[in-house]
Formats: sequence, structure tokens, C-alpha cells
Amino acid sequence: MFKKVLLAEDFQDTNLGIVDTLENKLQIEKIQEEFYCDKALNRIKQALSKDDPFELLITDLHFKQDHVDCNITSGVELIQQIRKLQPDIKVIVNSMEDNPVKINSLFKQEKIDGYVCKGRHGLDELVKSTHEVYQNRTYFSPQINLNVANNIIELEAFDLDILKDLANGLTKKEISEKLKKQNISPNSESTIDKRVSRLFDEFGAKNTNHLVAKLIKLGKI
Amino acid sequence: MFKKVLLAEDFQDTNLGIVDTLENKLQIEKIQEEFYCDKALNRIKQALSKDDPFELLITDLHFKQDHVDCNITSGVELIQQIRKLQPDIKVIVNSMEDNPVKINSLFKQEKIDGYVCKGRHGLDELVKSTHEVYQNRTYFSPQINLNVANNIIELEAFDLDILKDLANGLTKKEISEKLKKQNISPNSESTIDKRVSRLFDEFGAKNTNHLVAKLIKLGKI
DNA sequence: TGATGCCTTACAGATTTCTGTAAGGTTTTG
DNA sequence: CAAAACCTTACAGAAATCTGTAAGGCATCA
Repeated sequence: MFKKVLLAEDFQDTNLGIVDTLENKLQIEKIQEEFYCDKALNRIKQALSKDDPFELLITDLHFKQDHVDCNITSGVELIQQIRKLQPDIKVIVNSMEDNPVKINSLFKQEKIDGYVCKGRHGLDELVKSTHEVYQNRTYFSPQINLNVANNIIELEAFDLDILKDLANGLTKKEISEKLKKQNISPNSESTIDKRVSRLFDEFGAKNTNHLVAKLIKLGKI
Repeated sequence: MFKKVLLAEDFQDTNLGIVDTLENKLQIEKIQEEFYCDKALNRIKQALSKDDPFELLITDLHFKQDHVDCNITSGVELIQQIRKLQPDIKVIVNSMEDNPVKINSLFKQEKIDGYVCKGRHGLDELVKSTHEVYQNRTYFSPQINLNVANNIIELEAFDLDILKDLANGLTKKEISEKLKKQNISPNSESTIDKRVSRLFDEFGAKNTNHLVAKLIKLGKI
């Protein structure tokens, strides 16, 4: 089993519950808990400099902001920063996020090793996940599977970028100009019109407000 | 100190962390943990029928739904049901909700005794809160105060309705007509224009898409 | 190869959004 | 009480959105 584990989780009650379980159910000797992403990254640096690196990172995705200034504000950023320093570290994400699209991208983009969905069996799953990841396998919470079955319409990256820009208040003309500057094609205002209109049909939206609202609520933007 | 406490919290990790703290820091003898609201209510009933009631309820607000059918799906409903059976029970809410308006209504409407905001010091606060409530005082997390100070812009019902309609794809003309049908005043398209434009300033939005997107992300719509 | 379908783009026109101005009404305040 | 501030409403004009038509490019397929 892993001997040295870093836990990044900002909720004190959750943090304690996890540490307790890792100690008692998995007999992990050295568990370092951190409540801020920046501090977690520092721990990684320190351990590397002492040639005694962490073997596993367990992290939440969302961290509350408070009076302490932080460079890193999310679990995804934390993973990215840590991977720059220590590419081989195993990573398990423990979060309440249950959108399969987002979780999928964690595996694909961030190359995480395990995903545990917080819930009534979150700790049991965390134990399982840790075992699996230790055996060089990946793990994700079984309930996620069910959600994937609900065929979710996938947005391609191009459309997604347009929608994000719209949600950020850009006009279609501005988006067109932005794409031209970035040498991305297609980029005409007309094409953007067509693309968005097609999304109206796909998602049953009456206009841009409606579409943006729906997609944010679906967690796609 | 309280001798018999009921904990309703659906996340296993959080649940364990809280039980651990109540046992070790507060020496509470009998802690009953439940992961579903319905089961929590049953515990209350059973305890009452045996003439050995719980003295304190600690509950979350949001409970994940899963394959188990439940009548009660939220902490607020749970509190209301329990209060019907046992009006004098003390109640502490432990949740990540940090909207002071909503928390305020918990004290006013549900007559709760304490509110603890989950976070980096959630458990310390829960200990404090339990002490205070035991002394027949109320308690709420200090950071809530701060949030109130950061004048959070509150939307009045009228503006909120307009925004919801916009997010649902209605045009301003349609909203105006809808208001006229319902005999709600003001209802002119012009006033709707003005109201929304003012919200642009208040929330720093460039246009309607931007505003709707921001407010959904803030959980206001 | 030619037909077909799909995508990009331009353009046009109707509608909607957004921003002003102005008039009239109500409330607040000194 | 009167001035000031605010709200509602109408209207107007510029900009943006939405929908359709049309032309050209590219890939597929029989």
C-alpha cells in the first residue's frame, strides 16, 4: 500500500473523515492534509527536494476562497501544477461533481487515476479506489456509469468556445473578430449564426439567452 | 453537555468526521448517524415512543438522491417534520450554503438554534455551536457576518422574475405582455429595459447573455 | 464523373436589444 | 411645501440577433 499520501480538501469535517479512514482502513503511515491548494503544492515541492516524494494525491475539485490569498484556486489547477513537478504521482479526485462529461475530461485531460464521487459510500469507494490505483489500475465511482447511459449531447470544442464567449458577454461580431485574430477557421459571423441556430434546435432553445441558461445549468459551460 | 444527538448527513466522509469530533471533543455518549432524511425522522419517532428523545439534531440541507425512494429530500423538510413531533428539539444546521439571506430565513422560519458553514474550520465551529446551543444561545458561523458586510446585491422578486423569464427564452415584449395579463405593474417593455440595464451596472454585465450567465453561476436564478 | 449533401460565407430583412431623451407621476427629504 | 430623487412610460435610433436565400468549396458515393 501507499506509504506517503497528500490530501487536499478544504472542508474540515470531510478532511478528518478521510484521514481517519486512510489511517484505520488502509494503514497509510504518512498522511499530510492540506486545506489550501498552494500549501499542497508546497508540500509536493518540499518532499521532492528532500528526495522523499508523495506517492498519491487525493484532492477535491472545488476550494472555497477566504481571506487567504491563493494562486491556485481549483483542484484541476493543482493537479496541473503538481504534474509539472512530479509527472508520475498518482492522483485520485474526490468531489461531489457527478457530471460524467466533466469527469471524463479529468481522465483524458489531466490523466487522473481515480475518481470518487462524494456521497453515502464515498469513503468505501475511496478505499477501493486507493487499492485499485495502487495496483496501477484506474477507478471511478460506479454511479457515474449510470449517468453516462443518459445519452448526453456532446458539444464540440468549437461550439463550446462560442458559447463560453457568448456567456461572457461577447457579441457574435466580436467572437468572429477574435477567431480571425487567432487564425481559427471558420470564423465568419454568418457561420457563428448558423452554428448557434443549430444548437437552438439540438437543445430546444428559443434564443441565445435560453441556450446559455440551459447549458450552464447542465454544467456544460 | 448533550447526551443524545442525531446526525443527518449523507456524505460518508463528512459524516465520519463529525461523529469523530462529537465523540472525542464533546464526549457525547449517544450519537446516531443517518444518511437519509426519512431514516432520521424514524429515529426521532422511535426515540419519542421509548420516552428517550434526542436532545439535538445536526443536519445538512442538501441530500443527494439515489436509488432509495425518499419522502423527505431536504434538511428543511426534515426540520419541519421533526418539529411537528418534537417542537423543543435543538437544531444545528451544518451546510455549505453561505447565502446570508437563506441562512437568515432558517433562523426566522425554521427557528433553528445554530448554523455552521462547512469549510476549513467547520468542525471547530460545530463544537463551539454545540456548546452555545447547549447553553440555550444561538450560534452562526462568523464568516456569514462578513458576507453580509460584502454587500451582496439582493435581487427583488420583480427583477428575479424578469431574469428567470429571460433565461427561459422569453423576449422583453413577451414578458411585458405576460405581466399585463397577470395585472402586475409595472409592465411596460420600457421599464423592463431599464430594470435589466440597471442590473448590467450592478453586476458588471455587458449584455443579457452575460447577466443571465453570471446569475445562474451565482445560483440566484 | 456527376449528383448529393454538408459546410462556409455573404447578404438582406424582420425582429429584438440596448441606450438615450423626455414627460409625467410618486416618494423622499430638507 | 417645494426641491430633489426616483420610477414608469413612450419614443427613437443604433446595434445586435435571428432567419432565410444564394453561391461556392469540399467530401462522399453510386
